Amino acid sequence: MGEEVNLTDCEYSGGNDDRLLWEVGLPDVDDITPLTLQLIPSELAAAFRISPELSKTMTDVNRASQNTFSSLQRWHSQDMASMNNSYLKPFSYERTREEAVTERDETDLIREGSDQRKLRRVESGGTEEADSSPCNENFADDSSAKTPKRPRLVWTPQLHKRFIEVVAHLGIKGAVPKTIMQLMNVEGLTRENVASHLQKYRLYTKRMQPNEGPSSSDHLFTSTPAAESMRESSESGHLCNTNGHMATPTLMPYQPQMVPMPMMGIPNGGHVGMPVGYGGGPPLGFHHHYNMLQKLGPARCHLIMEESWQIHEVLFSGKIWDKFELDSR
DNA sequence: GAAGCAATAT
DNA sequence: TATATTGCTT
Repeated sequence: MGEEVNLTDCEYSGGNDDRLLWEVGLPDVDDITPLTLQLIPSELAAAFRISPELSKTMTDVNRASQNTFSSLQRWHSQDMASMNNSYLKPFSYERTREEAVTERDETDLIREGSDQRKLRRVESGGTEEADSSPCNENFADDSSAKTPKRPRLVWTPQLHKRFIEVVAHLGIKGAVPKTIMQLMNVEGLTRENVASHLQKYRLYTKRMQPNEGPSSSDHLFTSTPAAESMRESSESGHLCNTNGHMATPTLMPYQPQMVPMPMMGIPNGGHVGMPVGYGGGPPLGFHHHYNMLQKLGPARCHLIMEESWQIHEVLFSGKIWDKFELDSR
């Protein structure tokens, strides 16, 4: 596929030059293998006993593209919705990239925290005999009603951002797991998840007390607004302003390097000083990206998106999506 | 029951 | 290394 990306070649050069890394790193339209093409020759597949791929028709490709489009659009609108400072709007962390990779039964993700704890106790206490086998550690056998172990939560930038917002909003006194969980309003998020994250977060803020710099493991929380506000509040003792209300959380963008995400040289995901995935206007190189997507068409765009997370970022941050959707109809 | 914390497990 | 779990105290 395309040339190996050289990071040093791809840094944003500033000024009016809107060439961005991913333009350099992306293959040309002609370099892209159509999805309709079989990637493994039949001889090779036979030699390695690989069951032959079902050949994809254009219908398959188009369907897959549409699925990707619609899921991305859903995802995009969720991100946009979460931008509106609405703590109470539902937010599905399941739709993150990590979740797409480790996606499991969604019904398992919406158990309430206390239920999960009860369930865990049942699993470890009430059915000890069944659990004595390591094979049963994570998954129940088909005959029982037990559900698979809940997949580990990944604190994505979006999720962490919401956590930060809520904690900053609640202040140091009110920021307790249950309240945070409720205000975050994230489907599937448990009190335990929040408590664990909060515990770690507090350790970080403690370490960030004066005279103590962050340790090497603190990158997750570095420069978060809540870290600032927690520090300030712990110094001043409260987060209330003079009229007795909670101080408005300073929703400063947190640094995207908190959670490693490949940005391929696009500064902060395309916007200096903006969080990953949130746009403050067309990103640099917008028109070129847009034209390129138009040239590619949905099928090929789909292929790229399967392989390039960075393009997701560009699409979202640049709000290219809506325009592209309209024009491609 | 919930929170907070430390230790430990995964 | 990040997150979950556990056990204990408050």
